[in-house]
Amino acid sequence: MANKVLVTAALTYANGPAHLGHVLEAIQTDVYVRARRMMGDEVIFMWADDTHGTPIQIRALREGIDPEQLIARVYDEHVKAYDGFQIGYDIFYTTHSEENRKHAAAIFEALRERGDIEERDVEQLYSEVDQMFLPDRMVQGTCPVCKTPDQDGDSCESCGSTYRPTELIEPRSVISGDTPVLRSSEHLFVPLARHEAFLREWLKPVSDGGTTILQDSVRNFVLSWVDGGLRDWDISREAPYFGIEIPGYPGKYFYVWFDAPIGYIAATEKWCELHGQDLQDWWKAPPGRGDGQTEIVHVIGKDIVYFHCLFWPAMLHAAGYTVPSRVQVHGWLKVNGEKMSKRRGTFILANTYLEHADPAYLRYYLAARLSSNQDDFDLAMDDFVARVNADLVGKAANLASRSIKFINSKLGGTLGPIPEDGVPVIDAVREKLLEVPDLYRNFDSAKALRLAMEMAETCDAYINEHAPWKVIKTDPERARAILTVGVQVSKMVGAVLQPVIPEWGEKIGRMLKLEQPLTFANAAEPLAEGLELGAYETLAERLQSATLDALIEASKADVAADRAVGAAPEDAPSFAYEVEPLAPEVGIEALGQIDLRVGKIVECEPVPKAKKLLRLTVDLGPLGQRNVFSGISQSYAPEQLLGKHVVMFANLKPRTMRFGVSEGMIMAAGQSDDKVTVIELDPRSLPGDKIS
RNA sequence: GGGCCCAUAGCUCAGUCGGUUAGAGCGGCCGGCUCAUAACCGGUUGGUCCCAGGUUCGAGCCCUGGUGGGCCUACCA
Repeated sequence: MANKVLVTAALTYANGPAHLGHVLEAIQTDVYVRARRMMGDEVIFMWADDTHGTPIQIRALREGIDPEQLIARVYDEHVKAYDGFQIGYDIFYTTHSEENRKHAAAIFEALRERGDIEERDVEQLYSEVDQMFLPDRMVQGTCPVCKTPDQDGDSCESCGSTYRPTELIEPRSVISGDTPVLRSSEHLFVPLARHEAFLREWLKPVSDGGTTILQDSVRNFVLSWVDGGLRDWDISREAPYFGIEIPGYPGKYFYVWFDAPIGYIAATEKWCELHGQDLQDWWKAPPGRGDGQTEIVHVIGKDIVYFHCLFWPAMLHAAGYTVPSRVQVHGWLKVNGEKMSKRRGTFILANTYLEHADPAYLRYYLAARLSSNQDDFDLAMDDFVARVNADLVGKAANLASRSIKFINSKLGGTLGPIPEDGVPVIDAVREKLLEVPDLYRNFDSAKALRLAMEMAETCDAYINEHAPWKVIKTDPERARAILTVGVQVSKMVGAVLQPVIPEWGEKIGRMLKLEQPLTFANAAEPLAEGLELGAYETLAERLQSATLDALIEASKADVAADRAVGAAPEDAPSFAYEVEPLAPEVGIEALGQIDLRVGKIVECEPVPKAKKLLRLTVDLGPLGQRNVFSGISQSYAPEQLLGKHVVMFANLKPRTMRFGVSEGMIMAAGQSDDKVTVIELDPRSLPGDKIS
């Protein structure tokens, strides 16, 4: 009987587009799901957007739209990205749904009936102007420890210290700038310590009679929290809060982390409704890996272990739902050795990748390096190229290519028998294939793919040794037999690659006229002698490093565009000021009308009786000198500008002013007249040179 | 401040219970082959196993202390 397996990737937070960090997790999860299906397990992949909470409100506020509009737009972006990467989820749902409301209420009610909900007053900052309690992220002020201004309400990015928003010096509302006051309100708490016994049981390793599979480091980590004493968990937030209102407590909402994981259940319920399945079989069955049991597997990043290994199992247990059988934790994605960060420009969006490169490359590279550890993953672009080309193209694709093309072009396209000296090759490869399911089951795709490459290598050596391109001249049937080994092995290699590159398996299936989709079990079945092969289909083409260069460039542009909208990513500083909204979009031809040149300031003097003008003489090299009046005297003393290379708007129609004729403009940035900064160029630039 | 995890060849990683001379793939270099997508084959290069102590007949592995990186947490640890 098939094992029931419910797999989830972490819900994607709906305050922005998916980036390669999300993709890493999605691919790891998808490979696992596809591999387990190839083992014959009954697997569903339940996924959703996480749509509630303060960061969503802030983002919507910044963009000037409703949270509902934001999450609807982001939902479409996420689905497009994940579909593009061929993530084979069964449903991608949302926590902003009736199902989520229902199950959040049910779990809350169950906790309440057990006496696991406590009411307690909490003092918090309240803004009279905004008429709301301000969550940590909505307050800024001066750090009480190091006195750095403009820090968030929970921690200081300058000195790294954490504190409560009430400790901030000169706190103010991010929304209105209003100074909030202290006010107390009633919050709801779950005393987690009451679930300590259950949690210890849940955390028990399989080797010790437990049922939960956790990486050792994760288990130790979680146990250290339990040993340290479990704190009460504040699960309520005051209105206005974008989330689910708590039944029986008007004006109070579930903290986003209460209802977020419930999205796994909501997604399952929706999927059950669409597919005539019973939710009970999935979320009300005993946990485990046997008949009539359900194995729930969560794939998450190491930042959210706390929620998935403490609160979540406790909530499920208390409310009578199926608890997780496995939580698989991965590390962060880094790019070229740096932590992925918009500020450093190594932030690659999923959809940007898809515009430049085939998802198969990234799927392969990530899978080829992902194992069951939770180390950070460094996406080094040169290694990416080398690995894909050496393994995927040079080994796996090459074996199928040389075998199938040879038979098709020179031997009439039909297979022969497996020759006697090919049997040990097939046996050796099959033996490796037998190890593969367990490797995938343990999230060790790196080793599975290593084996696939060894399989191809073994067979390649066999073909080289027997040189069918020579043998064919004297004994074509012998050549056919040798290459039949290559085709047979390509089938087995294809099975190992299929979870990672689904279309690889499909192409192998068409070329070898397979009647059933490839599985680990049927991959070793011998191909019939006399089988007529289909036309060769290219399995993988070489990855060019220029492709990735273009991707990096495009990502830099993404960041700039995102900044311009004022849409701060999670790791970017919040803005304590406003800028003018962007002008309407124009085509590139608009730039052609404006002629910008390098100018060198050779003279600079104040203008008597003018409030903010300086008179400049700007040298444009071969184009001669220009007289320019510029309104920057409140920000610059004349001598500060002398000799600087600046950006000159050179074909601006001369304008007669009260003090003389101005023959152009120099470019400067700034919010007000006394905070202007002139755009300075590298002094190596040549006066008169065109800027484009 | 406390805690947990990680560190082995230029890169990605194996390394079992402590057991001989620390391995593989990729890359680099030299040579060969040509059916195959600059692919493939043979040879070769390459290591202070992060550092310093300790235990031991013997340490990449065990213990202590440190360094670097990642993460969590904080007047309680």
